[in-house]
Order: sequence, then C-alpha cells, then structure tokens
Amino acid sequence: MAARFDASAMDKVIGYRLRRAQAYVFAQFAERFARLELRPAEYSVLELIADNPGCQQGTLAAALGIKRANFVGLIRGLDVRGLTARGQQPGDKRANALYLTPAGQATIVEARTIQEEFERHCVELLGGEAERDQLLTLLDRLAPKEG
Amino acid sequence: MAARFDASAMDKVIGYRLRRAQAYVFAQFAERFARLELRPAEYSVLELIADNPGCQQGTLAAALGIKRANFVGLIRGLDVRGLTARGQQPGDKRANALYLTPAGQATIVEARTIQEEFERHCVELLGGEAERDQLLTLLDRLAPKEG
DNA sequence: TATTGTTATACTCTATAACTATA
DNA sequence: TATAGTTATAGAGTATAACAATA
Repeated sequence: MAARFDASAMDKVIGYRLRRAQAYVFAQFAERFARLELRPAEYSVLELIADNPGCQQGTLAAALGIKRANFVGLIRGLDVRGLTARGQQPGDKRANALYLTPAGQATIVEARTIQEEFERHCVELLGGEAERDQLLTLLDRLAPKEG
Repeated sequence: MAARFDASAMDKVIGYRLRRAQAYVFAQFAERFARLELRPAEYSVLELIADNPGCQQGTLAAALGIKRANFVGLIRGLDVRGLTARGQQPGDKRANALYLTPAGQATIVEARTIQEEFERHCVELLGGEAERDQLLTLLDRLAPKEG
C-alpha cells in the first residue's frame, strides 16, 4: 500500500464534491441527449415554455438563473432550429411571448421520456426515492431558492 | 395566489438542482476568497501540492479532473504569483515536480482557515455533520470516484 | 425614468490536436 | 513507440455596459 498521492483533503470539501458530481451528471445527460442535440439549458427552456406557453422571455430567463443578455443567443438557437417561436406579449410591445412550435412540442415529449429514464437511473444509484428527496432537501438547505 | 409562472418541473431534476446548488456555493466561495484572489481550482491545487510536495504535475491534474493542457495555464499563474515552483522529477526529465514556495505555504495556511470556516457555515446550513456526511454519501453514489 | 430585448465584449472553463523532449 | 508537458485553438458558460423601442 504505497501511498503515492493523497487527494483526501478535497474529499470533504462540499463545494468541490458538488462540482465533481454535477459535472459527472451533466456528462451523462449529454450522452443521453446527444441524439436530440439538446444541452441541459436548452432542455430546461423547452420544459418551462411547455409548462408556461406565452410566458415572458425575461421571466423565464430569471427563473433559470440565466442573464437576459445570455438568454438571447439561447432562445435564438432554439428558434432557428424551429423548436420555439417568439410572439408578442399582449399589452407590452417590448416583451416577447415564448411558445413551442409543433416540432418543439414533439421534441419536449421525447426529451421528457429520456429525462424521466435518466432520473430513474439516478434515483436507483442514490438508493431510492427517499434518498433522492433527502438529496434535494440538503441541496435546498445549502442553496435556498431565492438566495 | 395567481400562478403566474410555474417553474416546478425543474425542481425535481437532480442535475439541474446540483447545478444551481454548485453555482451558489461557488459564488459564496468566491466572496470569501476574494481577498486571497484564489479561485476554487487554484485553492484545490495549492491544497494538494501542500499534501503532496514534489508530486508530478500530471498526477495532480488527473486527481482534480483537469486536463493536462488546461492545467498548464493554471499552474503557470500560481508560479508567476510566486505561490508554487516547478522542479525536476528525479529519474524523469520530462516530468515536473510541484512545490509550494514559502509564500504559497503562507497562502494555503490562510486559505485553509477561510475554507474551514466556510465549511462550518455549510454544515450549519445543512443541519449538522450527519447531514453533511449524508450529502457526501449521496453525491458519491451519484458520481463514483473513478467513474 | 425604468424596463425589455438586444448587441458587443471579455473572461473563465473545458475539449482536441499537434508539437518537443524525453523515456 | 509511448508519455509529460506544452502550445494553439475552439466551444460553451457567464459577466457587464450600452443601445433602441416601449412603458
């Protein structure tokens, strides 16, 4: 047992462990979503537009913690691919109202199937639904929703 | 209770929640380490060199999950600031042996103090040491060390 | 005046290919 | 030949400042 390299100091650092775990989970996500060519942020945008058709662009960006300026390129990419459409918000000509196109609706249906399977896989790794809930509870304590 | 925007779909997505929590914790880290001008990766490098003086550059990079090519600029930055030094590995003229300079040792001592205080803060948020251990256990199940 | 979407820009992090000097 | 460090480069993600149209 020749102790060649001791990396144990970082093993107890919560931020470091969060970073590594998040990177790993995102890499798995990327593999599963490669066929749909959807990145995590793109999936989240489609999902929230599906749940909030006609929602305001800035509201959606803020909900995801994405700066307005950075959201522009993201939504434009989805628009160009024909997955989303930007309409006018009734009563405010400045604001964009976001919608899924039929292609976008078909995509989110597929994406949800993949995501649900991935989520089941993660829950299995964690040891069950109780453990998943425990994880989410702890993450919430660490980083409260509006903090 | 006018339900204006429903972002609940993402609340149960483990990857998304990990991402948000990690970003939040890193932001807190940045605030606390602003005075030392150390980013998370830089702190982790100093810590592991302190624990493994003379260690090989590639070994350290691999332990942190950083690609060799990207590690070059990182270690050079610490070198230029006089915190680390690159010597020769005995028996292999290709490899670099990494050390902390006296300034680097002083910095890691300060950094550890800040980090330990931050960790105590996180443990308090989580609800105790048992909850911290539970979180790390769950993260490990999700993303095994060598996976 | 303030807000919405936008542009421009810069900085960090990450990924790949290719070079060099050693092994 | 294979490996360690390096260079160059490109792609994402994120941050700020400023602008036009609208409120």
